[in-house]
Amino acid sequence: MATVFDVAKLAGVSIKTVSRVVNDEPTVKPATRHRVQQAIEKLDYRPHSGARLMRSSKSGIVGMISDAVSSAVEDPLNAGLSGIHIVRGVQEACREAGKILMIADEGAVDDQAGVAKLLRTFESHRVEGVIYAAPFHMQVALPLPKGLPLVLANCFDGLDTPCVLPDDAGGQTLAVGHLVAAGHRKIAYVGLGEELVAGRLRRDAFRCACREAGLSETATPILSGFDATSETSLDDLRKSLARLFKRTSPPTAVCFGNDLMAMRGIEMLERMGLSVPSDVSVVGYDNDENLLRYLKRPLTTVTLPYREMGRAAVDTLLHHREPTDGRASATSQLIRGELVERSSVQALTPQRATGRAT
Amino acid sequence: MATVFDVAKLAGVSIKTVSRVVNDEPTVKPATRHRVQQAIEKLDYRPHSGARLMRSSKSGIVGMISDAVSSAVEDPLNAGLSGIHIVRGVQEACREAGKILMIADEGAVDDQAGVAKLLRTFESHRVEGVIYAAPFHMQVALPLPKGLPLVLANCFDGLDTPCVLPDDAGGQTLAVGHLVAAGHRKIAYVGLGEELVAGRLRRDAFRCACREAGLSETATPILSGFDATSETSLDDLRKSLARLFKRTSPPTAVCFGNDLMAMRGIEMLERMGLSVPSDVSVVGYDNDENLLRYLKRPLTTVTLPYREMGRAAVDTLLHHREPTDGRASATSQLIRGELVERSSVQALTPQRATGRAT
DNA sequence: CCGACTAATGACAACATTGTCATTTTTCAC
DNA sequence: GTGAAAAATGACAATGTTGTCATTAGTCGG
Repeated sequence: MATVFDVAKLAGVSIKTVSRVVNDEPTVKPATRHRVQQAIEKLDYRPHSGARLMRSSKSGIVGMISDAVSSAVEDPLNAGLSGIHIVRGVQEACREAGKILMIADEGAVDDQAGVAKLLRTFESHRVEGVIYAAPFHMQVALPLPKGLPLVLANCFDGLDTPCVLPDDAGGQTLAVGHLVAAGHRKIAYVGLGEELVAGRLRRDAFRCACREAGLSETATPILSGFDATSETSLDDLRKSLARLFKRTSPPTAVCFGNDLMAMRGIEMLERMGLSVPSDVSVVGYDNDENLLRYLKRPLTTVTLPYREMGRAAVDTLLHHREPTDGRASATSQLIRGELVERSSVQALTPQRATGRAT
Repeated sequence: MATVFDVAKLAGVSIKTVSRVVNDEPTVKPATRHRVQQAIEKLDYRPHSGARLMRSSKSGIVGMISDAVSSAVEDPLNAGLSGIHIVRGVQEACREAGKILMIADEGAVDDQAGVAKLLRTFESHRVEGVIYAAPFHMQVALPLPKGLPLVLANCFDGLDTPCVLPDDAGGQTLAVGHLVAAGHRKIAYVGLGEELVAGRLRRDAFRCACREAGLSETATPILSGFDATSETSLDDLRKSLARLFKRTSPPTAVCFGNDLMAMRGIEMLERMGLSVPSDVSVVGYDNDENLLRYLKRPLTTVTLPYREMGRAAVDTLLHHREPTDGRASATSQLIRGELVERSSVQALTPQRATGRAT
């Protein structure tokens, strides 16, 4: 393949001038520039990124560790497309910043040794930074790269590693606010497992938002610990819902832990003779479009801002203020999802709000 | 960051010996090797891939152009996850071959100038080859890279560029064979648009397979040109199906052009009072798991071997026999999908096969 | 038309590694 | 213990680019 020397000879200039043309430096006469470009064209010259990297030590490459693709293929039911959306956000932001993205998808993102190996590869390629994306909001324990900026997306490590997280609390507050604004005073919460970060955050935010809205704890019962992908857990859910709606004063709305659970829950409610939203309003969480497109009744829900998180992660990585100030800066960045109003929530008229015959 | 010189000094050897240890060359005394490894460890040395590339001109990188991620996010309904599966196959094969994968997802894979630019970037990085993956079986017109092997996946260019394609004809033949084996003698084909490569191939294969099974053309009516994502086309489909099943001797089975159309078609058939599979057997195509998981009646279908295509593309790329023989070799490689038997096909008992009251 | 300044270009080193070939060390049969 | 062969190691060039600094060409006010 042609080199600067070949181009220089053909264009009748020095190699340095070729370099200048290639790098768009201003101090080249238009005529010279044109001659060099012609030569480049004719010789199909491509700058050698390796040689380039040696001098400038700016690779223009961003590394990313994610199991998005592998889990979308291997485990489509559970994993969903969250990771894909994060990857997309990262791609977009990299493109806008003129960076090349190198994705390492080894399937096993939770394997310390595996991640360490990937980081070593990235270090060899002198990437400008690494983004590590988790499939759902979680705490991770990663081997930290030595001389390489690392940003976590959808996860945190409890240390000072910068991270970008979904604002689960803010989102849940939005959901409660929406129901309260619609006149609901008796709202149940049917949540995820307590072992999930998102489960805990959303439940706490629900409780807090209800208290701030002046709703009593008895009017806002909290059921949690369900897993909508487990049959036994769904049985529990069915029983719990039945008990809940046999109360003398049943809730007029339910916040579900996520869209899948909302979908299952709605099926159960309808089988109990309740219709959504005329008898019960329902709000989900995640805005899992892939799931929602198959629902007959469009679900009001809160988005999980995966794409934005990906973008924010790149932004943090590339414009990261160097930790020169010494003190621990706010390394954790929350991205707020938004409420998507569809038709599973009905505004309560005053008399309906008072109570409803069983 | 540490270099070979630093490591050599610390270990008390020459830089060449360090290089030997790093590259796992056999002619290093175990004791020496150990000392060098200690030094590498202590200094956190990472070989500089750029410098390496300059000498060896083996980058170990494979480039891929695909809009899989962007279209999974931007257009999940139409695009589906086909591209993701191809990417996954490519990832797997690269990993097994010890290659690093660099994915360029610019969204606009059908833009000549855009692709040319991506190829230039890949050339700069001295990738060992490029895989171009299309979202569905189609013909493409790409700018050909000069000194770079290119393999097309899920598409072809009509020139000699090696490509890996789904065996649509073979798959459709499998589907017909399955129905015939189940005793069906009157099989309708409801196909995709004729402008689609897959549409033409599958339709022709259907016709051919029916003829070979000894079924008359009147017993195997072919309706095609439908698009299951268009409302107006779905109306046409509804009318066509109604006409088809008003015949005095209606089909006992239907081959649909893809799973989505099968899904829509089944809804229509059921609304016409026919049940699947007791009144009509149905076979789809694609094995779109993402779609099929929401179906009540598991659909018998033919897989589109995306993942295998990705793997095959890498294989072709890396082990490509150089075109030294001169003559045009078989550059097109068909990957056969398999029939997935679920419960939308019912074997016909002899008396049922004869005819069915309207 | 001159000097002083600026714009344009070039010569050469440096970057971190591996390939080539030379040199040193070790092994082993006698 | 010796010599020859084999194993281990090292010296040095070469790779393709950009940064530094020097040099040449061009511009402009007087």
